[in-house]
Amino acid sequence: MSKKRQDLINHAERLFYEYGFHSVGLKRVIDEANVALMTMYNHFNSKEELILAALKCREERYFSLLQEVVKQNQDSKTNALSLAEAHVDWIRTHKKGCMFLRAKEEYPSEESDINRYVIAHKKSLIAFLKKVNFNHQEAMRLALLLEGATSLSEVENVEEVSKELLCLVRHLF
Amino acid sequence: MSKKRQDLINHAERLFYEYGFHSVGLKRVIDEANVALMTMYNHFNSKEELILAALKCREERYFSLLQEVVKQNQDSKTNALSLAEAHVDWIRTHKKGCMFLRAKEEYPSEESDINRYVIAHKKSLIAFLKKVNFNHQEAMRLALLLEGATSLSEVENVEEVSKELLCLVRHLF
DNA sequence: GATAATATAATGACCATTCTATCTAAAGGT
DNA sequence: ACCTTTAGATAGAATGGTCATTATATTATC
Repeated sequence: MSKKRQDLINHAERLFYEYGFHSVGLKRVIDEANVALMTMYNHFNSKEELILAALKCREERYFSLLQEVVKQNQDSKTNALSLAEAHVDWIRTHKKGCMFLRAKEEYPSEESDINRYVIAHKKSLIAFLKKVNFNHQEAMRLALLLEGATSLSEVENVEEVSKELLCLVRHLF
Repeated sequence: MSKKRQDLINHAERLFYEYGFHSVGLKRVIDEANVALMTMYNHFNSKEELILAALKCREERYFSLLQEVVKQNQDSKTNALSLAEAHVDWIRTHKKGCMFLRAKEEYPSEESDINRYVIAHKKSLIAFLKKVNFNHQEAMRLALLLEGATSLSEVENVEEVSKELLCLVRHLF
């Protein structure tokens, strides 16, 4: 993969998450990535495609984080706790909510590729949880707790929120 | 209060929630509210002030909803369940996340009045819960569950999410 | 006659996207 | 080593649109 392309994706992911998708212009992205405008349009056909690439990149990183901590042949409680701890590690450095939901909110049209991608991403998360021993209700329950921790960390102390999340998972699984 | 002013606030709240703050221009708001541009600037000094007024209006409606269902001298479990049910009623018609967090995400500068208002709003929610018998940990816990239900309802069936929320509250309080 | 609301247009800034033309650098063949 | 081809990257400007905000001047309404 081209270095310029990866630079664009990395800076796009950072800037869009920090300031929002409509607030950040392409000029800002290419300036911080040290890439010419035409180079960007050489790699991506539009701003929306760049956003999609940034989301894809983020999705891989997040799912890798979760994948690493789940072990086969482990009871539900242990896996749930490991996943919650991994998620806590994630939100410690990502206190501005879920980038995927934010993308869906800024591109609410059901025709939008971005909107569709976000829905697929969340379905993937549920599917991943089901592949790791959880039944449907447990998967939804854990997803609800993780999303709640993500949102609450936007306004409350993230360490306190994390402790509460882990406490909840211990009680419930 | 002026009818035109209230029309502006109502349509602003609806449009900003549906499509996002930066995506919706003032032209769209005043057209749908049937108000002239200068009338809008007569009532509000800027777009950000209109947004603040819309958030204030929404906050009052949401807190009224919660206020109505909590009764004094009731045990924690009953109050927690009533609040969760009230919140479920809310998200049934508001499946695009928390408008306050979305505002904070689109106006991330800590100098922004909008950002400050959202933080104050969430502090108010916690404070409200504490005034209704909940200790600090219970308030944080309930807030986490409510935020989780709000987020998850953006991508999963809201009735299913609601059932799970109520189930969780029954287990935990 | 005062107050509120209107329509219209101007301002200046920013936006995504496209076009043009130049430049660099590596690759391949002789 | 030298030349040529090719692809990728560059700068800069143009297009056409939208945006928030301000100014001006006119119309209702009470």
